[in-house]
Amino acid sequence: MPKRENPTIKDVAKLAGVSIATVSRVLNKLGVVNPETEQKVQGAVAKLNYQPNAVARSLKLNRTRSIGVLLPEVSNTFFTEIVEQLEHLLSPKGYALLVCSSENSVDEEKRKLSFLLERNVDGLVVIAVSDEGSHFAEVDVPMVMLDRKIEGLGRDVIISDNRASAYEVTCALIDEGRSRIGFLGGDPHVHTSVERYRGFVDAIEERALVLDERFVLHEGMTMKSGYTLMEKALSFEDCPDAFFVVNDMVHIGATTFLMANAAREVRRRMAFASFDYLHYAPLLQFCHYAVAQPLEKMANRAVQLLTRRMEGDLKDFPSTTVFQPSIVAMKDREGSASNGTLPPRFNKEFS
Amino acid sequence: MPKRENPTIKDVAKLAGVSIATVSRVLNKLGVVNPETEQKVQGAVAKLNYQPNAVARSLKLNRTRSIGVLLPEVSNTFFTEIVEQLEHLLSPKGYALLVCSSENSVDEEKRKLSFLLERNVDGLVVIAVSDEGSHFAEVDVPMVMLDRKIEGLGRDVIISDNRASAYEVTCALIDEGRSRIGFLGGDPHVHTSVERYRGFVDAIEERALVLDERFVLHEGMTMKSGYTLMEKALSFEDCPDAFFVVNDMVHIGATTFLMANAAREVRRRMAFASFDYLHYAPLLQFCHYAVAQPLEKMANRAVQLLTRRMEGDLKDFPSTTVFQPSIVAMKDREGSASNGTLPPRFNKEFS
DNA sequence: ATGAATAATGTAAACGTTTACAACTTTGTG
DNA sequence: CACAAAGTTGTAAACGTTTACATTATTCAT
Repeated sequence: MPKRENPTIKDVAKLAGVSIATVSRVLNKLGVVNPETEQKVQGAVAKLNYQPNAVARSLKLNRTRSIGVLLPEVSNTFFTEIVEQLEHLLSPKGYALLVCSSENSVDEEKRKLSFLLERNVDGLVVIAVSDEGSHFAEVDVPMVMLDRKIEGLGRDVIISDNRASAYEVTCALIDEGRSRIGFLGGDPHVHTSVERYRGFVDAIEERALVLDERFVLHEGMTMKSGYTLMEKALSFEDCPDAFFVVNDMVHIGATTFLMANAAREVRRRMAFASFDYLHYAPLLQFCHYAVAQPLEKMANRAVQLLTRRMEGDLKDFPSTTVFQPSIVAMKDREGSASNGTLPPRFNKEFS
Repeated sequence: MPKRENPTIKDVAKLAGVSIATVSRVLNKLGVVNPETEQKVQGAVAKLNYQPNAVARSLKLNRTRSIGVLLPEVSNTFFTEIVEQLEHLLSPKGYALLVCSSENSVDEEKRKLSFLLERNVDGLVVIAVSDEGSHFAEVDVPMVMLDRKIEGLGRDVIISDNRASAYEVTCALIDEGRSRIGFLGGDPHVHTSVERYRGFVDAIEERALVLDERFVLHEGMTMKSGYTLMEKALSFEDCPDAFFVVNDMVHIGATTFLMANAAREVRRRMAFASFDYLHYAPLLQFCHYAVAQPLEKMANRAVQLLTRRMEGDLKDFPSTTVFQPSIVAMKDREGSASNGTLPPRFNKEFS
């Protein structure tokens, strides 16, 4: 389809026999117009199927009504649940979401950041790639950092209490009677990974358990990594029968390895506690405790802060909001899985 | 942060002691400029940290370099894998993605469509909510329909061969020796669901098996639906030990039910074949055969068609591209899961 | 030296809006 | 009836670019 010329406000004005100023006033309901004139204008608008040109308006008003969303990865359910919420909250307000992936690279993050700024986004929601975030310092539009905190950046931050929740689920494993617990972690430059490790250690120390270095394993936050780390752990005779797993992806990888390679006896006894409780959580058969982050609330808060800053009626210092996740007990699921243990959003429509 | 005034081309011109036309020429490498002048301009650009205003440029050029992406759901891995690809391909070309969710509602789809058109997107990638798509008829920008076809819309269409693949995996189940196979389906208004059902029936008929209506179950394409359909099927004494499952979501739901509620003997024998082979596929323990759609190729083709139409050098009639998915055999995974059976993108970084 | 051709730069209009201000019309008041 | 106030509409500038065209400066052949 060739790009047909759209009617402009001039066309409407001509057809209605008024000036463009009047048309604009009618459309924006600003100032007063004679009801009769309004009728004429509306008629012309309808006849021409006129839609105001958002670009021109943006230029004039210096406001694009678009929000940049910068994520490490697009195809990660944890992130996209957040994007979905953001979209749900912002689109009724007339905002469009410009979604950019930093592809887990700081360089790409920089590029995408300036790409978004060039496009004059009114605000930014950022899930940072790592703790290196100096490029965010000079951003001069309202911006909210979600899920991952970067130190020393004077910005609104919205996170979960990673440390406390990691502590809690580790304790839950201990309370189950597990005394040797391994750790399958992620990138030491990612805020969430670090905090969760701290929480894990908190629990181990508080309960005076030993922390066997052979089973404290760090790599990336990928499935691949979970797979190989689990393989490595299992290569030891005395592999623990419980692990704290830093997130979903590592969890899937580890579970995949176990399903395919571990002896029945090992599988029977294995217990995981981990972060994230997304739609495929019921499939994670070794998961006894999951940390469910309040994604809706977090997105809500992000939108609230962002819109208030954009409207300029929030001049306060940047705030840090820490949400308390809930812990989901999933053990003994055989024969007991009521809908109560199903993840949120279980009945959504899909492809 | 208050929105500080950005420097404009005028500021650059003044600082460099030239006219704005010259600055523009330098920036766009159009026409010829004296190397000396260019130096001055570049210097001024650097000193002011000038970035051209994309909105103004869009207005002048009547081209926004943004692509609208309209999906039924944002938080569905199948869709977001596609979005990720699109982003990866389009962002190097300078395009921004405006991601909109139609939230599985035709009305919302209409709203979001005109929202995107108002913003003068240069092109559209659409995964339609259902077969009712009259509102797409009058779209006057290049547009590609992905994954789901709508009849009678003169548009470029990119789909998988749903019918053939469904036929194939159903045959694979039959070849395994399964003679009674159930069907867990989705919405009859969704193209993919319908086509897959046809393929399933093709196989059943060709092999002269019987199609027991009690086990041909349709509902939504949700996990919830998979859960309840499986429950219903299992309530019969003579429930089949094999099912074709229309997609991932239904598959997860059904698996969840079985894991929690089915007798060991039932679980041991159960076999699924289904569409989609996404990152959590290894967790679907009853899955014997999965249809892996070539998402990268599909996204590639979409971008190719779209960009060529946008650049105007593709005036042909709309084309329909049908890709052949590959079939992944996943049975007997115990003890044999090499990385060969792991889904694509297994080693991606995540939260 | 002259004029034409070429190179380099500037001027100004245009893209489609919004809005301050001016201008005109109507109404109301004394 | 004059004049002010209120109501309604129009004019024109501005937002930050791009680009056709005009202008000026330079080079070169005659």
